[in-house]
Amino acid sequence: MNIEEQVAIIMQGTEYGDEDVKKSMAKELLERMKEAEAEKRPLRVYCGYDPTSTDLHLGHTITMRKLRQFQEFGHDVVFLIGNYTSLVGDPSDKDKLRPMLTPEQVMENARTYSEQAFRILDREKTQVLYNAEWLSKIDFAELIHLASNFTVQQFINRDNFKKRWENGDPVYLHETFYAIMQAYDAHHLQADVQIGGSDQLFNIITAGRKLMTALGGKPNIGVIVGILPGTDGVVRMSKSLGNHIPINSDAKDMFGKVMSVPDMAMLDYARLATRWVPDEVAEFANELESGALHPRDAKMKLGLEIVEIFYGADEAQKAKTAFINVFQKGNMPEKMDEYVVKPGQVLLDILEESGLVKSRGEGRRMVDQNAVKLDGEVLSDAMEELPHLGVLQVGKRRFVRVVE
RNA sequence: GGGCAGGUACCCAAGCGGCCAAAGGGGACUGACUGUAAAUCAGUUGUCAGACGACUUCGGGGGUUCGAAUCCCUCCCUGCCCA
Repeated sequence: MNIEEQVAIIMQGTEYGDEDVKKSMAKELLERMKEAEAEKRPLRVYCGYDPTSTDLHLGHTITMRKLRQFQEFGHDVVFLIGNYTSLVGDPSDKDKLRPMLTPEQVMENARTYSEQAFRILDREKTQVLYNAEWLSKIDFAELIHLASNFTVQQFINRDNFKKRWENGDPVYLHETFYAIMQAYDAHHLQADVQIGGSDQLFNIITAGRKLMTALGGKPNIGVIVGILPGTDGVVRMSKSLGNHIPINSDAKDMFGKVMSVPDMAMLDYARLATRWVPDEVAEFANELESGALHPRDAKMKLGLEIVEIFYGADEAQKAKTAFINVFQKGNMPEKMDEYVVKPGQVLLDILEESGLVKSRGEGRRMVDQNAVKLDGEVLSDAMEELPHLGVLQVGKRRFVRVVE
């Protein structure tokens, strides 16, 4: 594959919010790749991840996929864990202050991060680093020097700060350190390329490039990818919003979650969360547009691909079959938790103790709403014992097999 | 340091002595319809209690009152203006 083709693959799904920036980054990337080839050195590519929670989700995998692509093209990849930056909390993707985490929380979260990441990245070719290693050593004099490269105006003009400013919400001084810290990471790593979501535009392009230049190096090239919407199809995927697809979910669950994504978000998923090359994505879009592919089947194709990335073709196929079986045909899932009834327990007790509902109040409500079924038959009295053993179901997707 | 405006359930936001478990919206959940999509319609959304009712909740603590989210004191937190 020639370098032009490589660049095309890398640039798929990128979003700079400005065509000129995109063009110039693509051009710079091309030049840098050629330069590296001439010098027979690999590029140094990195992406930082703040361990703000224990689960990585599909949204995180977009940048990982980019890292992976670079690995496949023979470049060096740093998987940077922002254990120091997350002490501040990146204000970029929120219109609110992010809670500061304690070092203990951060390390706890970081522990499983890289392991999950290797589902996508090539372990052999990945260097895992923690930015506390260098950031914790910066003293105040250095910070002053770093900060003197930026103006307050640059920061308050950022959308997220501006919005809060206008709403009368607090913007804390320490939040402005985040961009400086990230920029310093890029400098310290002598990165050729930095990958990030479009919320990272300021941190990577504005702050990073400026600081790297100011400190006498070459600026990194930003590969800015689009933001994957969550299962609600609108807002960015995030665990705290509850619209995420964890990469630790099992194959069936993952498939189901992809199916629950609204149609309008399908193309985003195709572009960002699959391994498809630009031509394949274009074909998918065409089939969808022309109606050659039923939206439901399109989404299944998407689900199949995404699950396959993490679990392989067999498991993906099984997940799809199970999905069709349970949800399309309305059958029971093959595997479910079991609950052992105790003598004298009425329906409400069982619902609560088996964890099908969160409180007895909710249990009553579910029964009132005809949401509780035993082997497909609606149960309407919460205070009766079960007429027989069987599969107890609440709503569409909560099942427990009641046994003795 | 001074003045002013605020802190209400998952989020936004009304309420400003009893009729407040607290309007409205969002979100979430359930049902109908479907492609476990979206949209739409109907309902639910503190805990316990088979319906009566009880209990906990309106930044923290203390007080006034028969009775407080609502009044008073105090502390903490935020924004704006002034210094």
